[in-house]
Amino acid sequence: MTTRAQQKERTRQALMNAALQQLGPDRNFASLSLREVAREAGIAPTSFYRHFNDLEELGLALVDEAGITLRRLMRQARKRVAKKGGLVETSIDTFFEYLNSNANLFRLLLREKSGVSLRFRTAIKAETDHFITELAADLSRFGENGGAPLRDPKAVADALVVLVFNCGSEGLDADAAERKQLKLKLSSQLRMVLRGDLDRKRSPEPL
Amino acid sequence: MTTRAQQKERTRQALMNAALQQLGPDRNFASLSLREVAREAGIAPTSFYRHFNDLEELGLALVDEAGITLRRLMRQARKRVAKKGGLVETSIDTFFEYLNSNANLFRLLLREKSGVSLRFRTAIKAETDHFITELAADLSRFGENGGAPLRDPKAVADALVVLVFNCGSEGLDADAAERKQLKLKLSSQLRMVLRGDLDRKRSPEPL
DNA sequence: TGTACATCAGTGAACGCGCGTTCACTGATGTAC
DNA sequence: TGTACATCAGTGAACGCGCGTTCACTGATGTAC
Repeated sequence: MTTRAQQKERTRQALMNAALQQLGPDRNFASLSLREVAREAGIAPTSFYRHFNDLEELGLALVDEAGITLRRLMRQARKRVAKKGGLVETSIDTFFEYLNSNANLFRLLLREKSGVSLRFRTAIKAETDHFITELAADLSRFGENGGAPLRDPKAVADALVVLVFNCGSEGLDADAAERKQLKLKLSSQLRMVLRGDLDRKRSPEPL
Repeated sequence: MTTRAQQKERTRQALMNAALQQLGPDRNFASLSLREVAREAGIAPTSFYRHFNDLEELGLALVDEAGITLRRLMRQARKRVAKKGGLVETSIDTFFEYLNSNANLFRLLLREKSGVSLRFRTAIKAETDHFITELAADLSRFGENGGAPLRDPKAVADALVVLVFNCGSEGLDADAAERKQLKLKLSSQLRMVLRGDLDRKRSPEPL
């Protein structure tokens, strides 16, 4: 790689980091301005166009990055569960660690999932669907390797992800004590879903 | 009520309706402008201040309204379930009807739940907590009246609401066929949660 | 290796735009007597 | 009922601001010979 290309890549990263850093609790992606991001990255506003056509394009690059970190998260959780067991607890712990070190990336996914831009919504939907499919496969495999088999791994995976993400959303604002409560609640809810799908008896009531 | 006060109230409503109408799939609350809302309501921008200190205050009034319609929804669902039975199916149908006639109000709740303004997040959290508490009480009552009792009605109610709201979020963008699929998935997931909490046996695997 | 030319990331001035907010005002509605 | 005064929802001009985008440019890096 030539020097010029390296420098360009560095500036591109600086722009993405600048945008990401601004996405705190009080800042939407939509509330960012091109000038602000460029300023934060240390370049002139006009130079932004050497790297992205507009802010949305930068945002989609961030969503890609978020997808990559999510998949990394899942591999990590899988390894840990294989080593230490405790599917639910270990997964939750891994997820909360992720939340600590990637708060703004997760915030981006969470908010733009129901956000203003159709391209964002579509990209994020694709990422989470991908994630859910992988998780469903994992759950099936887990069932085959000695656990009880699941009836509907896809619906289970979907429910688990929804509950985990929602809990993550509440966890972003929470302090340590509240997080502990959230983890307990989440753990109990994930077990409900897994148990509810496992159980083959009819429920005693026409729900 | 005097004529002047009536007129003021009418204008206030016009402002709230104007804001609500703009909250389509492509518009955040944060993306609204005071001038735009005033224009849509047919008054001068400066007149806005006769009714609200800023847009956020108007938004919080809308959140209040959303809370009221949510509670109305729940009463309606309760009645229908009492008459026709089918707790899960009837509730889902009722919710989707609500979604059709209050799409933008629901969008507001959904988006600002993890949005930019702390006051919004707090207000919406309060509304949903209220909703969850009522649902938990309903579920307990349902258990006492012949159904199997739930172990943890609050966690169950929380999980149910999270799943329903998330499904609603996907349903906003969906066409009729996709909605049918969503309803089926949701129904299966709600049953998992209920069944998972009901079951008193230990799960066959250390989850 | 040296030279002449091409590329292209980054620049700075300039533009028109819609924004939120202030201000002194108007004139219909409401009230006191 | 009539009159004089108070209230106050709505107005229109004006302000300064940060925005996204255009344009012709600079000058270091890269390349062809």
